[in-house]
Amino acid sequence: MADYNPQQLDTKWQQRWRESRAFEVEADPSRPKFYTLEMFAYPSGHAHVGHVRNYIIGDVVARTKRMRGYNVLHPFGWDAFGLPAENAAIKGGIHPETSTLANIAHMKGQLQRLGISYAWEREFATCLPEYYQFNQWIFLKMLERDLAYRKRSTVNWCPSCQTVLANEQVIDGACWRCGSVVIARDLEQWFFRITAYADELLKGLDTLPAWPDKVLVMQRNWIGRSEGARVAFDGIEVFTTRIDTIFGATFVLVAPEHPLVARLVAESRNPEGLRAEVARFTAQDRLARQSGEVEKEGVFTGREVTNPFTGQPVPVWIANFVLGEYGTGAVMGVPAHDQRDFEFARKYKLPITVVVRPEDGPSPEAASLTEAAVSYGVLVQSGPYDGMRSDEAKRALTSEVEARGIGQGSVQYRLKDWGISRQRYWGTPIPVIHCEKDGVVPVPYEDLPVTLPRVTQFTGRGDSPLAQVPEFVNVTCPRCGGPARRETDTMDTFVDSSWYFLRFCDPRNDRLPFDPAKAAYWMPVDFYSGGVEHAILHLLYSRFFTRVLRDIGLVRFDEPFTRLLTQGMVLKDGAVMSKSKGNVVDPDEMLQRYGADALRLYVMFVAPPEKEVEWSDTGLEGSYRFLARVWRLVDHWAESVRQGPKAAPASGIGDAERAVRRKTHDTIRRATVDIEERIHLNTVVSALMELVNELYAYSERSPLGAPAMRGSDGGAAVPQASTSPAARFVMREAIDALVLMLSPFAPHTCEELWQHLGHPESLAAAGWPEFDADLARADELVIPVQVNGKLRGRLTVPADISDDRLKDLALSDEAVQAHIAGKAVRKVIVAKGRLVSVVVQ
RNA sequence: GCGAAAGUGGCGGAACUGGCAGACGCGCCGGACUUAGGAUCCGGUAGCCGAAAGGCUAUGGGGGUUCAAGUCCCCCCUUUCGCACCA
Repeated sequence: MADYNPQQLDTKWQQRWRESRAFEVEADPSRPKFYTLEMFAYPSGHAHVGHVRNYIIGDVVARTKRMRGYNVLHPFGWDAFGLPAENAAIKGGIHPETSTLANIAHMKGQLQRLGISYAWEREFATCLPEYYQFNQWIFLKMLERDLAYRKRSTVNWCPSCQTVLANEQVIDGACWRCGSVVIARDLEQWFFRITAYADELLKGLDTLPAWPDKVLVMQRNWIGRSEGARVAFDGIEVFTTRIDTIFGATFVLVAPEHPLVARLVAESRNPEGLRAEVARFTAQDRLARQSGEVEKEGVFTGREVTNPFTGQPVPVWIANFVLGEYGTGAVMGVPAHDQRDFEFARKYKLPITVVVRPEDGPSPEAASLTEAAVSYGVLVQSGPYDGMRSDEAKRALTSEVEARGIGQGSVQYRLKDWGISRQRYWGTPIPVIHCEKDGVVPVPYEDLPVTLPRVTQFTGRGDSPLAQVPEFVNVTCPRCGGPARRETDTMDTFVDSSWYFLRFCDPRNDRLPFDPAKAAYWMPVDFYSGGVEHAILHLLYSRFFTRVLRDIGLVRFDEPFTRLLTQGMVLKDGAVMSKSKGNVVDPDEMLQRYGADALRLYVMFVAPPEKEVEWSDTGLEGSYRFLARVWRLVDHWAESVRQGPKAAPASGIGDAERAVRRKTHDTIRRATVDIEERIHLNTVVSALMELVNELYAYSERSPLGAPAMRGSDGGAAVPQASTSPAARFVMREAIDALVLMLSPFAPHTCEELWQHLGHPESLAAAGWPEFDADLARADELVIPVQVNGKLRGRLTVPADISDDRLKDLALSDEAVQAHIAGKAVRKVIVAKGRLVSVVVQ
């Protein structure tokens, strides 16, 4: 066979796979399915090795599962709407669709050159109406169920460019393009009621044992459930998780955005001054998001309300640190037991009352506190509740509040409803029409899709770009037939990615997002991999959409992704690769130098998939060398192996041959567990390397000799006939297994070698090698012997030795004797098949 | 501040349920083959002492449990990531 020429193999096998539609699949209920998915890509233009790592991880899993007999769905597509394409259009004048489709074509080529085994016939891009019409369909369904609704909300607005800015376009409070100070502006916007599922989304996390803890924790925190109570202080309802401290509430704080603020200001003695303060707080709040710390400030309204437990009047303040959108937008101020309230009270000289003392100590003196006492304890100065423990008091006080009709137990979530309106062009048009007479009218289903018009001028100025297209905006009302305006906002691109994994089950359906029967077969996704940056939003939204689609009746499960892997980034020169830093490693350049398989193998070998790694050129070269080494080994033995017996011969299998079989089967065991259960792909590769090393050693001692050194002379002629049937058999078994197990990592090389070994069928059809526990078992073991915890000797013994015999051998061992001579043996511990531990004196 | 994860040779990393720490690879050193080789094959490579046999010390630091700890428990340090006034 010729020298190893990977580039040629890449082309050859990629073409064969395409021609034979090797990775295309259909739902087949008679076969077990496996759905493996990598997060689809934003078509930025070029994939670098950091992106590509994830696709290779998924491909190793997909190819392995195929060999294990599963019907494997492994699709790919494009998350094709989004801001960068629109910004490029504003800067360079290229239409987003043109640049996006060109980028997709290029990146698809890159993935194909890597030999990723995608079912390309299922590919789609979210920016085309065939896909986004179902964003609109789902939106309308959600509208019917009151899961989509409209409310006024604040956006970033650049007064100079006259446009809405995304958060990423606001840099230090200023417009990314012109540098003007960004202001807040209220617009009517669309929201998805994800909070309706808050509790279910939280509980569902407990059903995901194969998700990384880190992600589960992040989602839990993001949903942020807290139990407490709502209590009315006269007309102002507050939310608290510490109702046990209510006797210490000496003031009430409301957020600047609180609906009562307007009235409080108007009725105050100094409406003008107050209004100015409130305006200042509101503006501050926006900047605070960027700059971090803002001093706690407040302003007294002149109003007082009654603490429902002490009966004392307490002042009402407007405070800049109270959040309008959380709880009731108002809180009770308990300075003795809340750090923020404490600082506030000290600053404005408000009274501090201690109402909880530590269980094992006296009540602290209010005047001597240097910080709030936030721990639970026993109630004091709390009327009938004195002496009660905090946790009991919470229950008792909540009951009383409910009995008196002034409040109730309440659960609050940090999670907010999902604002999906974007004042942007490059996204899915929101399918509603505004009629003066009928109000908000949904676009009828039969009128879908609402197609994105082809805007040609991108100035980046004005409102939503769609508002400047009269043919798009001016429509007749579907209800009354009168003149109406089309909604000109588009949807957040996270909508696109919240259900795309379902679309892959049935990507060409033009009636429904997907056929429920097909989704029932393929879903849920068995193995999902992608970057941690999606740990919260994308994964939470997808879990939300899955539940919505379940309630609509399209799917019957709750959780879309059974197992999740968050892959680590690839760094170059210690930094994340990015175009602007100029440190990207282009996979195509590596392909030209070493071929697809060396790159694939290296990326899998360098570290476990979750870990961040530093790119190394020499490491890649090492992987290339390994593949060439396998190539030479297989070629060296191919003829002998092809002519060798298919079953173990009755005689001629000596110690050396048994050792080869043992190594072969032990490698099969390790590789199978590491790929399928642990997903430690790096150790699979090292196990295969060990096997190759052992086969080289065996080879060297065999009549055939070590694989020839290939140089200018092409190596020596090899006397194939001189190898024994036993040698041929064990090498056949070993080399077959090696090529099969290496193939998910290095498919092009292995397909070629497999063929060279005389197998007519493809690798996928060949199946994964079978593990035989008897053959993997060693007949001799090396048992270390410790004396007082230190290694003192090694015993080579038969594997089936008894504990007693092992103990005797250990004690009589020369090296061990030297350390126990003259000392009393107190204890001997034999760990079955592992070690002997002797304790003396 | 709160929460999570991680600290192992010159480097990337192994070590499954506590049981020979450093597999495998990179790098480096040596040998073979060579006109030559940065190709290939073979060998060596944690540190310290020692000619060697061997011994001692080592998994961020300090304690502990155990015959035995990288692994389990407690305290501390460092790094990375996430949330950051959520009442």
